[in-house]
Amino acid sequence: MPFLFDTERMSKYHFNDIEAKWQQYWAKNQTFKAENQSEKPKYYVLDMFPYPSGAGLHVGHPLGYIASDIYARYKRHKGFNVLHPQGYDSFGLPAEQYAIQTGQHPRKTTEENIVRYREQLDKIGFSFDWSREVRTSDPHYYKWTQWIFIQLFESWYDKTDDKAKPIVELERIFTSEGNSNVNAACDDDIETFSATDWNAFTSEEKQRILLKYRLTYLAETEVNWCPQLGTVLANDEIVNGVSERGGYPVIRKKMKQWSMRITAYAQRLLDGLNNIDWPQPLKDSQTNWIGRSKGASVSFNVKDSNATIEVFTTRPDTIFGVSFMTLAPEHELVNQITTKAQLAEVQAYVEATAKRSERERMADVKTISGVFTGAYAEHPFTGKPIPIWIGDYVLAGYGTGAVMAVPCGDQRDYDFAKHFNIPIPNIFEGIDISEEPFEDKAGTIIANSDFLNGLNYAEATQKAIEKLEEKGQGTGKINYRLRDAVFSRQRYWGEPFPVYYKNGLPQMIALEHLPLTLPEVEKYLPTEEGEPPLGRAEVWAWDTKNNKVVSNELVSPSAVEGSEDNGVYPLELNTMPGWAGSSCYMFRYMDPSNNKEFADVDALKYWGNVDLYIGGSEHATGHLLYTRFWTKFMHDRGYLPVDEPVKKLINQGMILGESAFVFESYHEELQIKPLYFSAEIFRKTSVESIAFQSEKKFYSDQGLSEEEIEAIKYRSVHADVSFVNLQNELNIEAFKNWRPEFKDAIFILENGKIYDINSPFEGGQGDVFKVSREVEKMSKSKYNVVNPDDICEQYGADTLRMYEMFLGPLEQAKPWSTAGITGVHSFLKKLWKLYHSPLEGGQGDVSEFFVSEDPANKDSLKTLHKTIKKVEEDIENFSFNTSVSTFMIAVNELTAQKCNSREVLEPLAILISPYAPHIAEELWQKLGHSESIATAPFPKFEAKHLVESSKEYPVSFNGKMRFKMELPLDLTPVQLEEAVMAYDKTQEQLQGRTPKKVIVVPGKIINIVG
RNA sequence: GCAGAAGUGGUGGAAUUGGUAGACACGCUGGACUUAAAAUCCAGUGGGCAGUAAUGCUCGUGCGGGUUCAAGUCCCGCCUUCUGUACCA
Repeated sequence: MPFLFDTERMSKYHFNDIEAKWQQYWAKNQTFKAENQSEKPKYYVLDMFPYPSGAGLHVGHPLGYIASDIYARYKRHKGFNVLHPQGYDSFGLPAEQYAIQTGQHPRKTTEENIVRYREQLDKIGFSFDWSREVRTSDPHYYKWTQWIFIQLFESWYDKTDDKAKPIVELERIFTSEGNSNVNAACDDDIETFSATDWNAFTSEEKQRILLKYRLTYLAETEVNWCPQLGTVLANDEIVNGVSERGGYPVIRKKMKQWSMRITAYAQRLLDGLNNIDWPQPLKDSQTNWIGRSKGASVSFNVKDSNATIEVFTTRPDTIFGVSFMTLAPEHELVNQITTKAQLAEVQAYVEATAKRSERERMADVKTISGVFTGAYAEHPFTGKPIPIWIGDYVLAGYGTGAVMAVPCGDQRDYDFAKHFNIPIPNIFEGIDISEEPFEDKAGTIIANSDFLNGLNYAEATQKAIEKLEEKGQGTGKINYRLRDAVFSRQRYWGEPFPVYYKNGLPQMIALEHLPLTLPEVEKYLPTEEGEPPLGRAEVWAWDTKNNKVVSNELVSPSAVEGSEDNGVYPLELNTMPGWAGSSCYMFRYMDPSNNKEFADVDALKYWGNVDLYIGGSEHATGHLLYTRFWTKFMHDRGYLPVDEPVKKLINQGMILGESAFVFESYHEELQIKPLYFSAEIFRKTSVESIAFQSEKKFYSDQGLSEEEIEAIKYRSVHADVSFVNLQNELNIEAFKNWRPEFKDAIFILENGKIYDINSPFEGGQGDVFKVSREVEKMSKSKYNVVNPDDICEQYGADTLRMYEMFLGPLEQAKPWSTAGITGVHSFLKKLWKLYHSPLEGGQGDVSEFFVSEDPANKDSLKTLHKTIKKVEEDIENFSFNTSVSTFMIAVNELTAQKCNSREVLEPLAILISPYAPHIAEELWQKLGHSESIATAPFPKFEAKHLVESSKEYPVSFNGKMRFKMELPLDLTPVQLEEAVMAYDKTQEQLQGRTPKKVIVVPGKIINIVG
């Protein structure tokens, strides 16, 4: 009966059909394509673009995308020209590691993963402008990453004007006046030269000097080397002394590396934080990362030597408390100053420290170690000899790698002094330092300190710096913890540097010959000689005559043999790090297909900065710092009109998964480790039925009565640890097939016994597996990943979108649970029903679409306008969870009012469209519109519909609400008081007493104090 | 150690400037419809005490104080959890 079938299709909420229909419509009509010119005001909403991993999306990924999509759609309704692009951060380690294992080209896996990501994203109904998609691994894109690198190479930082400038200007200055007046951010080993000197230098000498000034430079630097990954890591890629990816140990090693002179921007990166609307915790972590500290630089002369030791201290006021100095074991002066007598001991210590990994060194902060060098420094004021030690509590990477130790005022110096019996002079008046140092800056007066006696911290600090400057042995200084960022990675799957080497000096490839595309290699591993994977490429040399990549065999042998130069030079073998491609991508979206320049000036001007950026807080000190750095640089050089990339930033909280594990023990040592299972394994039969059944048995065996067990039930079902009889739920054979690595496993049972998986299960008292559940990050290895596709399939994208918002505040971390999803889904069904006439007699189903043209009644208009007001406020405050409840209330009320008026239902569809766009489009079409709902104007709130003539006043006695009383709103406080006092319930409460005081807050509350 | 955020029913979470604590939803209990299940709909649901009942009283926002007519919200002192960071001189 086709007729009935049609009616059925028309009336029921077939979300799968509706969603597919509108997703196709949006794609076909390019509904969300943003134009670079418009009469409308602009608004730029951006998500942090994903790395397309092989695992696909889990329900945690879309959380931020949903929020930003709601905001983008809202802004379109509000009349803005919205830029809401999406792309892929598609260079990265996982694809490369997969390539190493399988030989599959990372490009191939990356592309496959992108296809999968796109499918998953499309199913959720995002309003992305896909015509602007970027991929960092696409040569058309990384051409511009290479170009930015070249701009950095061609720039230096003028500290006087506080901005980056072209390096040719610096050359001009050198030619005319040398470098003595140049105030630049540069390497610290530059000698002064005059214009005459400069002009006499060879071209190579000039290039070597310029390299020390460039914003990206090549230098021998101590780096974090991860042998297992075969690459260096940046500080923010190391967590707890091991690599962030993989958790491998990291050691320190000297290597020739490209670095970015981000330290030149330290102060501006700090200052800029005041002008952007970012979460305070995130600003705080950037502030800490930059780590500005104010103090002094002091130089100590080494006795019987012409060497001087530079130190940085935040406490120049304690200079008379110095009783020794400590150098980092890696300090360059160690070899020079160590006496013969101490040489063996010092060398042994230096070697031992070098062998220790970063992790080991961090792990035992408590152990105090060090060696005396035999050398002494001279105190700048007293001239007294100060023994020079080396110790690994001093870090080579911070300050100058040397400290003046003031044991009375610093815990570490104090501990060191105590340990090695070094004297601890006291320079604080009235402070006992026999047990512990005095680290408080304020709160005491300096003593035993010559000209500093009697001064407090601030005065002494100032005075000490003055005197040091007089003597020429020190100066006030601001030090930053921020280090220059190492920019080379020994990997294959990253941007190649547009660099070739002529006589060992780096040369840039001109823009018109870019992109320099990744060469093909057979294997993605480092070479046997320890070169990066690009060292395996056979065609990887630059022909400067024809400007193209040619075979390595053609490389000019001139450098080694002095034969004729044929103009072919080796190319750089390192690739750029992960953050290279993501540091300026937000601007490339503005004009993504431009092949002539990074982006059109007018487009850059029109879109300005990102108005709203949503992403995880884990990028606080990585991506978000680097992108600010590059933006400021690009701004300095005139390539960008703005000097901050992002105005407002929101960190979405992580969605966590619930993992479940039983306890497995090792055969040999009976050590316990958790073995993760899919939480679903334990859910198939409900926790209630199985878990509690076995638990019930457990308790009844303990002699508890039925009633007592019932009382426990609630607690135990929701407790973190519940007992699940695996035998009832899990087929052991099936399990062994699923996880063959556990075919001989031994498990710990709840009663402490052990169970060998290959022996028969007895099922005696307490013989149940102990299962623990924990809420943690979703991860494949913990079997707690929930896939959004399944949710879309079962409930639809609109439900997924609303439910993710309904879970709680956006910024908060929250566990994923499907428990509440039916509530949101049935809300959408109720919404659907509101636009359909009820079926005669039937309770659930609806018949045809039906809206009335009659004016809406007062109550319905009130509901509508209340909803408009609240939803608008909520979206503006990014409080998406509360607006979902507002919608629920509205639909519940309108259903109760039997409202079917277009006057209400049409604006309601627009209100809900940012959250549930598919159902909104469908209803909008049924309402008779031929255009998409996407740009329908947002309903206007009219206060007149909310005007009330009376209010149900809560009446409190001594602050406790006792009853409510309906009273007109236009009464004066005196009239209100009279009315309340005349009410018999009031008298009943007072029981004849006279109230001391009556507080009347019109429109709010009445409180009677008695 | 330092910095930041947060502690509210069985659960997720609401609560403008201090002004009805627990919105909305899940779960649970009971009921309607059904051969049955699912779906749907209706009612109830913070704890305790009293009452046949409507209802009333009382305790309740991590703990202890304070300010106020009135405190989840403000102030002081603790405790716990989470996140970030860590020999930074």
